[in-house]
Amino acid sequence: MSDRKIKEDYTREEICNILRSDLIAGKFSHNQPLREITLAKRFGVSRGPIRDAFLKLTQEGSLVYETNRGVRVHSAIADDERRVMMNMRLQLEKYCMDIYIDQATETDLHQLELLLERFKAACLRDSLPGVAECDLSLHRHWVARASLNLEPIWLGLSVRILMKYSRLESFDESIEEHENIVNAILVKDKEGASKALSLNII
Amino acid sequence: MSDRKIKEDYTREEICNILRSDLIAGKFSHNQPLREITLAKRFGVSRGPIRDAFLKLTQEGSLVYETNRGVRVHSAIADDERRVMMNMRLQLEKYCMDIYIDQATETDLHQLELLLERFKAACLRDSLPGVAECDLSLHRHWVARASLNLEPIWLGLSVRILMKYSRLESFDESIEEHENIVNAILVKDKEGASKALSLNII
DNA sequence: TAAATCAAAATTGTCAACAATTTCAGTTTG
DNA sequence: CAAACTGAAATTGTTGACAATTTTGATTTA
Repeated sequence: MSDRKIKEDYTREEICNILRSDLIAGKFSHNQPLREITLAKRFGVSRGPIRDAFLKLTQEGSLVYETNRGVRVHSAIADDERRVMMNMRLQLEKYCMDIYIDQATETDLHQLELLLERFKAACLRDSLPGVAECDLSLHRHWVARASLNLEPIWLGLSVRILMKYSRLESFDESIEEHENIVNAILVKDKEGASKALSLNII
Repeated sequence: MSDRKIKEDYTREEICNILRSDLIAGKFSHNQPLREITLAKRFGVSRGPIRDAFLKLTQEGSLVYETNRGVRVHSAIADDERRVMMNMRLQLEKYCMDIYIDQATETDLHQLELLLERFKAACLRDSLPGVAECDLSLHRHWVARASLNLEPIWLGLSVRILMKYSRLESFDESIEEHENIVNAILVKDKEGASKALSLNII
């Protein structure tokens, strides 16, 4: 009832999302340890929710956990590994894209356009954390709608891939690539969407 | 110093592994909720470590989490999804197999033979939880040695796949398939290992 | 009888305190 | 001087208590 929620109280889910986009944006350096107490203070919660977030991010692969020694930022993946992960991700997203195009409701498609707009805005603002987050949200949209089972696997792949290369991308190209994907979806062109995806997920 | 560890104290890692193999073995039914307190009593720990294990298994995809409502066993995956996951898993394991064959030390290979023996023994004992766990350990061996980065992704795929089909396998066939894989590895036959893998991961 | 209501029970979410372990600086020892 | 030792500080691991939420089951009401 009371709407005095001006001062937000972070849930572990929100904390996890914020840390993930920080990680993707490269706000922490590789192998840097993250301390429970430090982040607990930053978010104004106790260590419990922070530990929860650490566990989740560890499982996703952006953090490394060692017993009694806490977590640290994962070191960069090798080019070979990246190639394998890219292939897996592409395979997965193509499968989801087909299903999404068949099943997407009007509401879904409206949501899709909204996410594309947000992505473009972030690119123009040139803020890396924002771009990374919006890119993830956009792709996540069609993956999650198509298969809740594949979503966590997709997330693990994408986060690790983005962590390595997010610093290098040209935003202009990226906007065009994503517009092509979304346009193909809107006219239900499976073939076109698949090709546009292949170009975007190198 | 004192070695009176007859009565084991479970770590969250051990709890997680035990629950995982229970899940794969189908000890819980789909959509069945798992209660923190129940399992805390079973393992003789407080709710904290159980929550940790739940979070990890949720991220791996074998449990589903809902806010304020706890976790429940994930429903079975569809055949289509299974096919995609199988392809991804195969792609991943083939990549790891190549690296493993190049890099494996004498100790590694000895460990490999040991894991194969354990797997065969479990098959002959005909205990499903044991077979599932040994199967997972064997494959995990070459994946983990080849790439710590790919391991969590591989685990998520494998658990979900095994959860659906572990009830149907013929153990005799399975033994032969795994022997073929290991033998190819031991003579450093990449081609052969890859083919044997393809036959095992349908 | 069937739907709505409400209190009690069960369950999850969060926290602060304490135990166990690791890290680090200073000291000793060869 | 370098290596080994030692104790204090920092950090993670676990627990029990309490708050918030959901579920359950009995009672009321139309």
